[in-house]
Amino acid sequence: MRIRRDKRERLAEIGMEPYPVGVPVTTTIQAIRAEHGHHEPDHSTGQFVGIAGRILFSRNTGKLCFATLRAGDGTEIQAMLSLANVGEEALEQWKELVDIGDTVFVHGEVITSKRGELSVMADSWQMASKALRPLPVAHKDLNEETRIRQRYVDLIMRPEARQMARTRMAVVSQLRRSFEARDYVEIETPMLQTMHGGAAARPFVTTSNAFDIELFLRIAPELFLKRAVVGGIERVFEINRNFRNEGADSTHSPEFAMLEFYEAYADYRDMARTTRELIQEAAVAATGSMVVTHFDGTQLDLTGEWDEISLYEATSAAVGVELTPETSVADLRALCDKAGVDYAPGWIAGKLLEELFEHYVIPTFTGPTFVMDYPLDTSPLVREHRTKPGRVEKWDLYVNGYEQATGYSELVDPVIQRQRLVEQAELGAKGDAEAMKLDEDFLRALEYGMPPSGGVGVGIDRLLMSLTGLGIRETILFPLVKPER
RNA sequence: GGGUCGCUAGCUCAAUGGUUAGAGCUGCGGACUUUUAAUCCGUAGGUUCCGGGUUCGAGCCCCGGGCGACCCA
Repeated sequence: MRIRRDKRERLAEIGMEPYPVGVPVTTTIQAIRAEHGHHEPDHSTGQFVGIAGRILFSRNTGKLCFATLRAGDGTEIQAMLSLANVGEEALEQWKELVDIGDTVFVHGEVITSKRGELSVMADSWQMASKALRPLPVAHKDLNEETRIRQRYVDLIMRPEARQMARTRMAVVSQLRRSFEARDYVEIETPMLQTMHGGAAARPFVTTSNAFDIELFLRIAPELFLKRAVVGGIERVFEINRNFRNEGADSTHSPEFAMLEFYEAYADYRDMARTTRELIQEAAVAATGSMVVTHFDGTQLDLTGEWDEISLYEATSAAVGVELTPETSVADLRALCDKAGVDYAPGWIAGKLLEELFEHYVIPTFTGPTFVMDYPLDTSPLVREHRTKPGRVEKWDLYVNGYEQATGYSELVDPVIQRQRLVEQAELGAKGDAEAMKLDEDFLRALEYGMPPSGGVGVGIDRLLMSLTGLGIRETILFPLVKPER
């Protein structure tokens, strides 16, 4: 650092700005590669360009220097500085003052070297931005903590990190196009809420000084999007951040991006089809194919129709006993004991069944799978199944072994919805911190009449995990980390 | 919340409780006009995450704390 600081001073002494307001670039490295990527070795194009890039490698010989320059899009080109072309002074200054990590400007002719490397043979050079800190060694992976804490360094060093930022945009913009093509309206609903709802999770709590009230960061936008449907926005979606005051691991982050969408006159099967199409369209936009190749080479096939299984039937088959909504808590506990599945004393039947399902059935999934028809008691916002009592019209979509999306035929009957939320409030009174609260304004909205509707939530970060094979802390550019020291 | 593992030079990693904590790359000085992680010669670089303890002696053992990873809940 100290030495590089001195070099910064030296640059000013010789009349070269270490941080100029701009440099006269005439083209991009990518454009040069596209136009001249095919030449034979030792070829001169006669074309003169000005380019800028960060130095990744440099190889200095006595009278000829080489440097690998990279642009922000990851494309690279070699810069060559020879005594004959830049003169003694400029060459000496280059060798003295330029380090790996600096961003430099080079003007010169596009050529290929004797070894065939596409290069710019400089006639002049200029500092574009002096790096005071050295880059890490390029040939070894940075440890994960540094990659996350200093993502800027990770982005410089690792193509996957750069690609992720672009993949996220490709996915999100394709989702918006897909919704636009289906006549959906995008809206934004409150992040700061006076009452949290729409999911089972603990919220972050804050206070409004002006109103002198407690506010919650939203755990889901669901109840507001439904208010919008009541109001006549019959196809509505939102892509935005949710916050849940829970632990972080390879599939959970305290703040995460969520897509929710609702469609009047659709049911959960319609929504499953739309969800599949949206994800397939996003996969093509992000990776070029519905058969997605991860960075580690494994493939995920998203083509065609996806598997669909029944929660109760699949779990029954796995445990060898017919399970129904009437199966007792005692029987389910016995099955959990037998399987070595731990459970808490207060867990209701539906929760125990879902644990058994996760233990036995999820590991058997081979591709994207819709799991159909969940227990009524764990799903307070879903309508009861039209033909299967004790169950609700809900699916969860699993990809790569984790929950990727969930879809409902929405509960729109205000009287039943009130009963369900009252039951939740009673669970909350018993100490379940994740139980839902009774949102009177939401119930009032339902009382004006909400059309029969389907609704879906899709985790955007998890969708990116599916499409890249990377962990959630790679899909989020700047994930929450505990402060250093 | 529980368990396991890790934290040593700018980076990636070594180092039976025992001499002055090492190596590669990076850096610095020198040589070199076609290199691709250039090469060759020389050289510098340390609060071993923090705080206690045991010991003649601690990077290593013990206790507490911090940060992270993985597994489990």
